[in-house]
Parts: sequence; structure tokens; C-alpha cells
Amino acid sequence: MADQLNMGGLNLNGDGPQSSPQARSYIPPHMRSRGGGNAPVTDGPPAGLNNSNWAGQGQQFAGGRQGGNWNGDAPAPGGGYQNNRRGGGGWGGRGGYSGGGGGGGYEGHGGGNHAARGSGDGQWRDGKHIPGPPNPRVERELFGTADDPSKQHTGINFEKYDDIPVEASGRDVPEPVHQFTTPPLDEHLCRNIEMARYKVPTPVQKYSIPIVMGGRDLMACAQTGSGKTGGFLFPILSQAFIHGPSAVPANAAGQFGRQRKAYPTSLILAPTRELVSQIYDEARKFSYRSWVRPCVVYGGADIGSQLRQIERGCDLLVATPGRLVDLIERGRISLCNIKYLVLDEADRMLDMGFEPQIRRIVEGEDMPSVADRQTLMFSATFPRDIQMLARDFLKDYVFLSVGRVGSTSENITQKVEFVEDIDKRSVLLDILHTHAGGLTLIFVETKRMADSLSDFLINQSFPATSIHGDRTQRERERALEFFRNGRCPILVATAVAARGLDIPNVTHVINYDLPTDVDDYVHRIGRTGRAGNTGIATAFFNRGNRGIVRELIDLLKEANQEIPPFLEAIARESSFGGGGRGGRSRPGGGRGNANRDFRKFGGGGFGGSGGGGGGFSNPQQGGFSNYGGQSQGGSNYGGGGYGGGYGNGGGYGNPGGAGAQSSWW
DNA sequence: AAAAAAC
Repeated sequence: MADQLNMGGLNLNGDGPQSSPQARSYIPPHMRSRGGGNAPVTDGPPAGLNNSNWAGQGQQFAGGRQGGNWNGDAPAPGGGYQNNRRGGGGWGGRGGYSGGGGGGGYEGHGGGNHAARGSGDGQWRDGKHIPGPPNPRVERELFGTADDPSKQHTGINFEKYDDIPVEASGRDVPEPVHQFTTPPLDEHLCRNIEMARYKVPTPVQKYSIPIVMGGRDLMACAQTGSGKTGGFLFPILSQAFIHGPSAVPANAAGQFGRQRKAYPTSLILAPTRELVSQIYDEARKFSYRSWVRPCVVYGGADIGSQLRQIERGCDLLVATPGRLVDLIERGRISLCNIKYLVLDEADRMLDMGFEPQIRRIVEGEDMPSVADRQTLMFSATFPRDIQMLARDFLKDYVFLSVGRVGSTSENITQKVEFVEDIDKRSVLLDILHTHAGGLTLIFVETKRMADSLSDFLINQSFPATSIHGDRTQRERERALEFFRNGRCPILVATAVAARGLDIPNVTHVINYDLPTDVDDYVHRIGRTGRAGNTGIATAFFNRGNRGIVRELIDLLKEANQEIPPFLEAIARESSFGGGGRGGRSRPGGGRGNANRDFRKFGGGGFGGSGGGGGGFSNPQQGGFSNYGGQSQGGSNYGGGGYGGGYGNGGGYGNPGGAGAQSSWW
């Protein structure tokens, strides 16, 4: 028992003099070097110390400590158990740390006194949501202050969002809402939304809120800048606040002692560590003072601390797939209680080879079946492999297609300059010299280039830093933090930062090296001009980039941008000699049907990369029209497309059919 | 070819 009282290094004898909050303070990885001079965020000071206004019921910290819905044999959520302990004080002044203890075991939602975490410190009692007390320090940390723009979206022109077209299809699509309050999201959630200074739902949110609240599954083609994080967090949290925690299934009971298992009710998967960290930050905002306790887990960070974090309660879990699988293997997380599953940046996750892990998480563990959970998928594109995933993971879903935020909305001025590789550095210096103010994000293709370029810039006395996958997680977080807060307003980045990251005030994106996939280009420039602000995107183009020249031109046209003559010229060159460039980049059917509900638009979807049989065709070769090439493969549903093409077969990287082309590169 | 991601 003594053992349990000290689990995870927490001092649960909260009344003891030895319990200085600093003594064993611990800062989770994602919280480190954050918030400037804020007091360190600790994971386990005795509740009473942080929560003096609750002192009168000091014992309540007992339940709160592990507040999450793990390991309860309490069949009734929010029922009398917590009540007893909380109100009655029957568990004693020592805090009655019972949950999970050898004897206690039952633990529904005590509601957290997650004092130190500052989010989700409310409780669920008697079937009612009792928000925790306000905490000014935490509010500053979560919502920022007027003079710290790094935490807030200043100058958002939400009205501009209305320009973004949204197309919804599927059976019985609910009418979009136009305000957060009608029909109402939970009142407490609305308070938090207000504190975060979100005034009006973005187009994605207008649709996703009623869709999710109505219990429907969702497949949305949208980028992060469209407000999709709120798009899934708002309805999920609202429902959670209204309905309270759910009981841990009976068969999960009877776990004793130390091996505590978390039973989150919402799971959000995303591809990169920075992205999950960012989603987690949003989740903390909107679950502030609520009974819901968000957690985040990802690789590259100390797993012990993450274990302790989830031990103390985990209702909404944001995770990268690898680390989640690890935790499941260790028996520390069960998915049997999942009500909401969100796959964010699904196309990116598949690109990164996460499909096996994702399938394992969704289909190979104890996750409720498709029918018994609600599943939301977000993806920038809708290629065939994503359609397969949608077919397997979703039921009767509403398909949402959100227009591109960046490129089409003309918020971003896109410039393409012809720069030979050898001249790139000096052209970059010119740009940086003339472009003062705001944050500049520079994309390069390789990690080595990221290092050498940032070294170069630093040597030139520019306040630069870099982020890429070979830097430690610590360095990555630090770089991002310094960039966000303006200490290093120049960030050199690889693809790790291309998608999803929401950094306010990025005024200039420079594609020092253009990506080979135009979708990546779209994502990269989408780091600026966000939320209705304007931004500039400059790309260095030379013949090494002719692979995307066609699509780049199409994109610029679509966005009403100026098209430099040399681009057209190179496009003409390429269309003769260079055969075969066209079709490859989008094995899944790419933009041709990227934003289409393939259920409606027919087989074009499933065939995507399938060209297997018939794909070897001139339309692809010439590169005149990618679309043509893809839809050609696309119509191949019954043939090589679907069957042969599944996985990597068919035509991935080789759309023209087996052996028809040598390496695309 | 490169990048990302679990240890």
C-alpha cells in the first residue's frame, strides 16, 4: 500500500511538510521551455498546495489525482462512488487515495484535480459537470496575454473564411451551423472557445460540428489552417461535457496495484510529434476547467513521464501511432472505451508508412468496432489508399470537401523565381535583407541542407534555427518555440514542418528547395497567410524542379497568381522530351479526385494508382494532363486497379505498368 | 530520393 501511495514519485501525503511543489517537479517534454517565466509545470504537487480554493475539501484530491477513467470497476459513471469520496470525505483527510489502490480500485471519473496541469480540473458529479476553479496562471499559459501573440491568433479575419467553399455529400447531411451557440455547444465549452478568442466557426467547423454532434462519421478533405482541429475538438468535447465520462467496461476491472491502465474515450492520431503536441495544446485550452483530462504521447520523449501523465487520468489522448502501439503493448492503454477516433492528416500518416500501426490500433486491438464508435478522418487529399481506409474505418460517413485555404483564397502572394542551385544562398540573403519583420520559414529538402543553411545564416548574423528529424526532440521543440516567440524569426525546416503546424505570424515562406510533390508545396505555403492574414511565398525554381512545373502552373492559375514566362517555357520543354513525369506523383488518384466523394463520383477513386493493366498510356506519358492519367487508371476499378494495386503494387512509382519506366528519378 | 516515426 505504501508503495501505491508513492506511485510515480508523487507525494500523495499531501498534508506533509515535505511536499514542496518544487521538490519533485517534473516538466513533461511537450511543456518544456515553454511559457517564458511561468512557473514550471509540475505533475505532482499535492493538490492542496495548488488549489487552495478547494482546500476546504482537501480530500478531493484523491479522486482527482487519477481522475481519468482507468481501472474502475465502478459500473456507474459519475455515480455515487465519486460522490462519496468527494463530498463525504469518508476517504479521509489524507486524501483517500483509493482509486487504483489495492483496495479501492473503483474509479470512475473523480474529476480531476489536475491542479498542476491546469486543464480539466473540473469534475463530473451527480450526473452534472462541475467546472473547476479558474486559475489565472494557467489561463495565461493556455490562452496567452494581450502582449504575447505567440499563444493567440491575432488579427484573424474570420469573415474571410466564408470565402472558403465547402461541399458536403452523403446521406442526410445535417445543416451547417453558423454560430457556436446555435444549436448550442456545451456552455462550458463555449466559455473556453471565447477565452481562446474564437468568434465564429470556420467553414469546416460549421459543418463538422452538427455532423459529429449528430453521431455521424466524417471524412473531411481539409488542411489544418481551415480550423479542423476545432472542427473535431469542439463537438467531441461538447458531447463529453454534456454526457460525462463513460464507465470502464466490467471486463476491464480487477486490475490491481501498479499496473494501471488508461481507458481514454477519445483518441486522436496524427503523424508528427509537433502536430500531436499542437493538437494537445488546443485540447488543453478547450478542456480547461472541465472534467476531461487531455494527454499526449509521442516518441523521442521520456516514456516514463508519459506513463505517469496518463496514469493520472487520460480521457482524451493525442498520440503518434508508434508510441501509442508501444504503450498498448505495455498494457498501459486500452482502447476498449473509445467513443471518438480521429485520424488527422491521414494521407500523411500513410505516406509515412504508418498504415500497419494504424490498422493495428484500429482493427487489431480492443478498439470498439466501426459501429460502436464514431470515426473522423481528416486528410488533405483523398487518394485511393485513404479511400480504402475510409471504407474500412468509417460507416455511412458524411464527406466534406473544404477548399484550399492557402492557394485559392489569394491570401498568399506566390512568387516563383528562377534560381540555379549555386545562386540560392545569395538570393536568399537578398530576400532576407529586404524582408524585415514577421517570421520567415525556409523549406529545404534534406536534413543536411537544413543544417548547413541554418549554419550559414547564423554565420551571416541572421537569427536562424532549424528543425528536422535528426535533431533531438528537445532541439526540435526549442527551435519551434524560438521561432514562435520571435527569438529566431528565421526557421530552416525539412518536411517535418511542412504540414499541419499552426504558427501565427509567418509572413514569408521560402521554398529554397521545391518539393517533388505539389501537394507538399501547397502545405508548405499554407504555413503563411493563415486564418485570413496575408503572406508571401517565394519559390526557387530551376530545371531540377521541372517535375512539378505543370502542376505548379495549374496551381498558380487557380490562385490567380502571376505566372513567370520561364515557367511556361520550361513546361513546354518538359512536355516533349521528358515523358512519363506526369502520372507518378499521385498514385492514389491525386487531385483528380482529391476532393471528391468517390462514392458519388464513381470508381475513379478506387482505381487510383491501379494503372496496373491499362495504365501505360500516352496521356500520362506526355505529362499534358496528370488528371487524364489518373482518371485513366482510376476507371480501372475492376481490373488491376483495386486488386493489384493495393498496397504498393499496381503502379506506385510506376504508373505506366510494370517495368515500363525506369526509375522516375 | 528524402523525410518522418518506437525502443
